[in-house]
Amino acid sequence: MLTRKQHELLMFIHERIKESGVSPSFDEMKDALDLASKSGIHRLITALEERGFLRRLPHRARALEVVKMPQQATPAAPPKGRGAFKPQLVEPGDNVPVAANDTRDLPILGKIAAGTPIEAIQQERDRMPVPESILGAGEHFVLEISGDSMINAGILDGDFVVIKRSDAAQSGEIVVALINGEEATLKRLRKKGASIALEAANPAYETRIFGPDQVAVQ
Amino acid sequence: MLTRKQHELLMFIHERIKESGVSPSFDEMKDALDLASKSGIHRLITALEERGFLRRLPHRARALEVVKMPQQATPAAPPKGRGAFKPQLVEPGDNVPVAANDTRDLPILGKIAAGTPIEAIQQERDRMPVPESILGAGEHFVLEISGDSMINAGILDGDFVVIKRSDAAQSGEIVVALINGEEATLKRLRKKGASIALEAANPAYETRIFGPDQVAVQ
DNA sequence: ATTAACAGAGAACGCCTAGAGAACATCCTA
DNA sequence: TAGGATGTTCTCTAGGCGTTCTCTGTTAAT
Repeated sequence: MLTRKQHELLMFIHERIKESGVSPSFDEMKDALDLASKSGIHRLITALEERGFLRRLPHRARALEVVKMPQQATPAAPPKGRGAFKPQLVEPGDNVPVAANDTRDLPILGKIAAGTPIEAIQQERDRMPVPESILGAGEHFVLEISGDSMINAGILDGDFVVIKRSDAAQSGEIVVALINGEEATLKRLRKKGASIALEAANPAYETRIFGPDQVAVQ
Repeated sequence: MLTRKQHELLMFIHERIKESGVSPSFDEMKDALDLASKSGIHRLITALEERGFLRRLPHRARALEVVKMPQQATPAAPPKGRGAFKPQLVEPGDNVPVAANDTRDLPILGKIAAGTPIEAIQQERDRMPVPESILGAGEHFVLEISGDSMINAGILDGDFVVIKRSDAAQSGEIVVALINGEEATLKRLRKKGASIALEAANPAYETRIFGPDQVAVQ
């Protein structure tokens, strides 16, 4: 499925993400593969993406995600960082074409939106089966979305999102944030110096900025 | 099922991929099988692909993938009736078929967008498990979305959509429409009298109106 | 609001390798 | 002995990859 170079690059990216949690930049990759220019890297990335091994956010720096590894080579743990963390849509189906037949029953903890008190999302309301293939390691749960504040990220009113429980997040990731200990909301996280911005994916909503101790990531 | 040579080649490819993660080139295979020319390999590969053991990206170097391995121990006649043998990525030791739990493996038939020729979405490219819970009765398949014309319906570029095969649709439903027998596209359907409007869920795209015989719902 | 620095996108050129496929010769088994 | 599996030779075209340059989008600094 892969050529030597493609394989080499994929391994390098995978290593880097595993070690540092961040995908390497084009320049770093070009050095690693001993090339003189980034554009060769660009081509390799495109090929890897075409073959379904990588996923990339266009025009975003270091926005690579290893989707699968070559057959039985290194069954390494699923990628950390922005990859496994992104909430995935269940509705029209938004996940990765990896073959695996297992499902896990995840608890649906409730609805979430700006203003929802945290207590409302604590207890199990129902369960739904989710294919293992869209889950990484770790503990996951499901929330139903209320409101349209993330509409431009493809998250609509009534959708169910699969969320991985974690206590750290990187800038740019979509997180469930707990504000001042009471208000739970799903927003995109941006760190600006010491403060934290929570921005909605809908121009009708404003970005709100908080001090570092006001926000807790779930 | 396989001839001696085909079996030999399949084993070799499998070995190579397992060891190096890179599939061998035609030249390497020809050396391994002690042939004088690549074109014999070409024929064998084609045969293996036909029989469903290999998957290949046409016109791409080293783009081979072993889809399944021959079942060694079948002293009696191989069971024929199990046509739905799932091609799955073969993990090291695991070769367990029969996933009788609550997912169904649906074929991914390709990408779809305005302008995609229908031929491009005819053959199975991969499979993905989908929980029964989001499927109804009937035949389903999966398409990958290319383009952002349905962005306001929560269907983004790169998403996978689960589609139920049907030949009738109601106004307001989102359908895969075949226009003039060649162009396949995912749009919201509106019937206006005798004519049919296909509207995108993105203000940047125009609604197109067709006569009733120009559009076929898939 | 501008600007500067950086990263990614991608066109273009050239070289070499790789895959596709036609044509024809064996060889073996039903 | 016919047809299928194989071997072989050759040709044609496209892909893979290294390189240089240019352009554009993102982000942080002024």
